[in-house]
Amino acid sequence: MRIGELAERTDTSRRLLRYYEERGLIVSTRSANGYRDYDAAMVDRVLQVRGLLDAGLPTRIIKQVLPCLDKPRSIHFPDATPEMLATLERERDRMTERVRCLTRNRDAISDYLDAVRSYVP
Amino acid sequence: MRIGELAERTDTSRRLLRYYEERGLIVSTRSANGYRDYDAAMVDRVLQVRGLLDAGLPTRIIKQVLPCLDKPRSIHFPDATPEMLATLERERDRMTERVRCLTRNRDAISDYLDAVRSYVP
DNA sequence: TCGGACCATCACACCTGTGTGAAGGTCCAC
DNA sequence: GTGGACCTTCACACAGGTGTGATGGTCCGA
Repeated sequence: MRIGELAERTDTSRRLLRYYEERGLIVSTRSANGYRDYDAAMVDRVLQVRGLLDAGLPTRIIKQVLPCLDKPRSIHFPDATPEMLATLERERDRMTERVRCLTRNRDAISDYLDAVRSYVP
Repeated sequence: MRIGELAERTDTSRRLLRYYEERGLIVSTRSANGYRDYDAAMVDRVLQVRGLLDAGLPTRIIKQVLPCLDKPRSIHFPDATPEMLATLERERDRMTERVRCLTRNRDAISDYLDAVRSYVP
């Protein structure tokens, strides 16, 4: 598919898709005319990237993390340098911390909403 | 305590503490000489703000959300405008989504790390 | 009373993720 | 073959969170 369709299917601007590519988060082949051509699986990939971005990870980290999240994992074992593993561990811990903080505050908001709704009955 | 101590105790630059204040996320009283003076409880507050920031919420939203997270909640019930409640619900849902995405990807990273570690035994 | 550590405000600058628009090529339907 | 819809690259712009440095005041110990 071309960039327009991918943009529509992922609710992402063309501009951003090009930006993600420039950052190495997604790849594309080129048609004879120079147009980008995407695999159907790219939809999920873009969604995943956007999720991670929205979750607060910078593109720099996402780029490092993505290969480990791909399906046939064993292929990537040889790529694992010690620094990379350290980065992953650090990032995993930060993510855990984020989840904790996020959950705690979301629950507080939730409780607040519940309390407000059951107020003045 | 003064800004330097708070900065040290929260591992946050003085610059940022002033920025958070400018954004209305934290408050300070002033000593006679103009120095900012903080309550001991401010340490937790700053940590909470940083957590939310790191979790991806912009200061604008954090400012709205914080009052609901304070202890004597009942005080804030009258403040709850419908728009504010809507904002909170939206934000709560976004946080839930973030938690899901973050957890999913963190688990994937975790699995990857486990797999790598038990490789070539 | 001097030096240094702390504080204040203000301004400029950076990075990152985005938007927007210009200038131009490709393709297809009329 | 012309118009419109799509694509390309490039560049400037912006907002938000942050760093840094200038300039100057306050306080305290040697």
